[in-house]
Amino acid sequence: PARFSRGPTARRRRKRVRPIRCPALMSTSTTIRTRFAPSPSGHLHVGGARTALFCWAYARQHDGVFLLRIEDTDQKRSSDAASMAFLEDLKWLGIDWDEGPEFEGCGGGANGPYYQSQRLDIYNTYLDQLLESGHAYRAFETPDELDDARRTARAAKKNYRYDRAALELDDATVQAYLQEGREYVIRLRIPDDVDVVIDDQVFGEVRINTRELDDFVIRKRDGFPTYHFAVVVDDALMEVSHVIRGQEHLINTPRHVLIQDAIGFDRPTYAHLPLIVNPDGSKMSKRDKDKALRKHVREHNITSATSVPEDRWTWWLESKDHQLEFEEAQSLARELQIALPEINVDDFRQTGYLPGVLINYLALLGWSPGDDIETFDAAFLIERFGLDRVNKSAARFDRDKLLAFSLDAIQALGEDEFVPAFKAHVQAWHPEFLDAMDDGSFDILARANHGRSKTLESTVESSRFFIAEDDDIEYQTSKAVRKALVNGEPSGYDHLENLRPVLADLADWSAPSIEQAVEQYATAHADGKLGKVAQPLRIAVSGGTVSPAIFDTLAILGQRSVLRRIERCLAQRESLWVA
RNA sequence: GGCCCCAUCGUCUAGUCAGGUCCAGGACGUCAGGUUUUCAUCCUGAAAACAGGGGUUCGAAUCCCCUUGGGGUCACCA
Repeated sequence: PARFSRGPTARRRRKRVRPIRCPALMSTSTTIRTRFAPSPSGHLHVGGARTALFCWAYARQHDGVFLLRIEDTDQKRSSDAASMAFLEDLKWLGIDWDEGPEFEGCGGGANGPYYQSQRLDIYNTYLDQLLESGHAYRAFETPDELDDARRTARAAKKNYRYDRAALELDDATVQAYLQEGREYVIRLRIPDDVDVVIDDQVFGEVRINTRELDDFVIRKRDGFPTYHFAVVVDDALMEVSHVIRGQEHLINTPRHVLIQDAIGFDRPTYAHLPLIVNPDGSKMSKRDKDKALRKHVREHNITSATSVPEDRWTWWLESKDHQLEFEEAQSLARELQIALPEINVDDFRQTGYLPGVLINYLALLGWSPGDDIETFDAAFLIERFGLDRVNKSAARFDRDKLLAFSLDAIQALGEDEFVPAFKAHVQAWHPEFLDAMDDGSFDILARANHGRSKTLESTVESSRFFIAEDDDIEYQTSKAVRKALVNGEPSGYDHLENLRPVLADLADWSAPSIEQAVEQYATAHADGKLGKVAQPLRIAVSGGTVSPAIFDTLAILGQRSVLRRIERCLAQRESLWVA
């Protein structure tokens, strides 16, 4: 059967060129300006981190500007838990910003202020203009009234839309209400029955009819603008050319376009990013930590905790909407000895992931370079990133794959890079290691773990026995331990008995020297089988069957501790196996 | 429920826009071997997907329609 070849040139790797659809971009060579606009609610979560990463990479690729804006128009939220910890997180990831809040050499800029709460005058100017032109109007319904209306609609299985009652109010009535001091919101008057067409760089053309929308609120009764209004005004004034954000905003975009049209702003180019979800497909959010805690508490019938005051505890259990504060959750998790799911960038930092690993993995969630390259750095991302290669479907966050990336990255590090990185992590989160160990031992510990570390933190955890008191080592009684210690003739215990004086007489306590002595012993007394003596030694000093290479392990521990632990292990020879 | 969006191995994805190079490629995970003083690493190999149904076409993972499934959103939160 004939195949229709189009010749070798036509078969060349296809070019991914998409027509530029935004008219504004065709006319001039405006600089690319992207922005990341978080609300100040603590640490950056991975979804936000990826959005920031893509915005940043896109701006850097085009020698454009990446700016940061703080969306703090919710007075309730901003007042109690306002935290700018995400600035730290961005920095740690290596994401810098040209304009925005000033922090460690980043920020500043001529388009500020970059806090929305400081831009109220600006919003009010446009609000007045809209009121004046009839594009917006005051509405006096109370939140309770609206809630009732919504409930009624819901009960009747109808979709609620604001009924525009306030639009019917004549000027005199409005003036009278204002005189009385009635509180009001401002709503945008949207056009009837028109299709709003969004030309999204990722999702393509999205069309929504204004019948599906209603006259939404653009200024709240507290005088603050709603998100929709502030975002549009700021993006326009800050000359943002590309709005790159999460998919949850795709459906908001028609509202934004309507505001732009009412004021007369140009449209930026829009690109919405697919969601990042949990392995089970549920939305990945900060609430997952709370959920994990609740689940544990319920399953184990825990009725109180010392780390959470009783009134807080009761309040927390009252409703799923009552969330523990970040610190409370952390300390409760510590108390209950459960690991909270990593959600925030800072969680991954604490777990000992390298920032480059997180960047690399996150970049692959919803985007790929198109060939089989999976391991890359930020420079590669900046070079290759493109909105046209962003996927449309939600991506599940797979910790196993992240872990594999982490292992690869750690292995790829030179020892002269790994040791200081590990040391910095230990210093930050587990300084007790540095107190308990001299520099030489710590250095051997780091090197001995280099090739087998999945994360910096996992290495710390598996290294606990190194800094334990000699007399605190607990010996496991698993099958594997029994086999290594008890079985055989001579048994592991016998070998330990014989090896103790050999090690005690060793003048040079270094790994090679220990190795020589033990190997000599193994050749003479264990048919040259190192495993016969290495395992008992390992158990004697660590309590279990897992450790770094045995000679490194012994060298790190030091002669005195090793001898002491062997003695203790032998002392328990009879008592340990009574059962 | 209305509206909007999405759909390739268990997972992340390549391939889809310009149909034939695809009995579908890579990675993680899984399984089976091997190396190793333990664990891990490392090496080799295997199983594993075009959601279903209709079209269009000489030819469909790729284009169209329907169904199904999943997600987003319906606040004076952002």
